[in-house]
Amino acid sequence: MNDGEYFDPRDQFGFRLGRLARFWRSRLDEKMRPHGLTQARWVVMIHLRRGGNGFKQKALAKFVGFEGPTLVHILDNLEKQSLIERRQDKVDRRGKTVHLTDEGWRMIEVLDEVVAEVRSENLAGISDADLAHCLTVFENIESHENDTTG
Amino acid sequence: MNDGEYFDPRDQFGFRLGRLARFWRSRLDEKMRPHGLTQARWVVMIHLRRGGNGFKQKALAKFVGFEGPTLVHILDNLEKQSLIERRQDKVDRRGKTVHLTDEGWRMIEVLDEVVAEVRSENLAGISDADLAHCLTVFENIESHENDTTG
DNA sequence: TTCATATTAATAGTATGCTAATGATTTGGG
DNA sequence: CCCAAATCATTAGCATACTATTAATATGAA
Repeated sequence: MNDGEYFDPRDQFGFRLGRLARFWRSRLDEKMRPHGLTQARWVVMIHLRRGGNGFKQKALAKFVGFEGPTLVHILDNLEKQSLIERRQDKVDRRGKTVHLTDEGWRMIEVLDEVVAEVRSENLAGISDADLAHCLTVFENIESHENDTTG
Repeated sequence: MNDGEYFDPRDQFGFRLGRLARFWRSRLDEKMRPHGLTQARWVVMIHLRRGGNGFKQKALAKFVGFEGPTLVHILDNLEKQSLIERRQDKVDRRGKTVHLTDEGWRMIEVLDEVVAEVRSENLAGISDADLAHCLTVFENIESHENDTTG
């Protein structure tokens, strides 16, 4: 494969990004399966915890980076598992707010350990500086969103 | 949001990786939609071109980084579009080999331009060195695959 | 006030991506 | 040869993830 061929990092980046994301998710899903959870559901729960309970769905979707209909699915599943609940917004009857249940809070603590384990495995031997560098690059790429001036 | 809070890059990495991958795909899918294609299908075609036609499905799946059943879906779609064809392997009757059609070859050249455009937009202002650094980190993470010794 | 416009969550429909199981075939040990 | 085990592609079934559309409600200009 590597017989003198030259690989342009610009050519490789998109594919390698996608492949690593699949790898990461599959590792996380594998460890979360015994708890009946997945990466996507956990990410939503984590953002509820971080951002304070009672997000409106729209705001939560934006915070997590999902489109509305994707979040609807995830919330449906989390609600079936009694980990979150939707409440009618008091002010705007179109809106619903999302809340972790007691069971949800307990689950999230269990998952903290699972996630920490996966992280330490996946990131073994990689420095904080390297990761911070990556995050800076990620941020730069995302900042090009809808920038049609160039 | 950023009121003195400290963000550990190790905590952020997984989520940010996934979010960027979704962003990248959505940009690519958007530009490919007029041609009736998607990132996943294009990735398969690109690997057929790069690796030489006539891959067995199993080998192609491994090369691209998909599981078998995922590749089956993608190939079904590409075959419906007459961009690839499956042929019975002459040696092993269990296996099938995958080939780009003439139409496939033409399409891939069109897509080259689309992809180049998306890449240059997404990666504007980011140096080769930064990207290469990211790719090295990606490689290190993937190399931890199934490493249960630590 | 009223009606066009916008916004919110949900639904419909499709594609990607996975694990588990299946059917056909090959391989390898006895 | 024969049969158990492995391998290849597929199917079944599910969970993400998207765009386009819809129903209910809110908003804002005339």
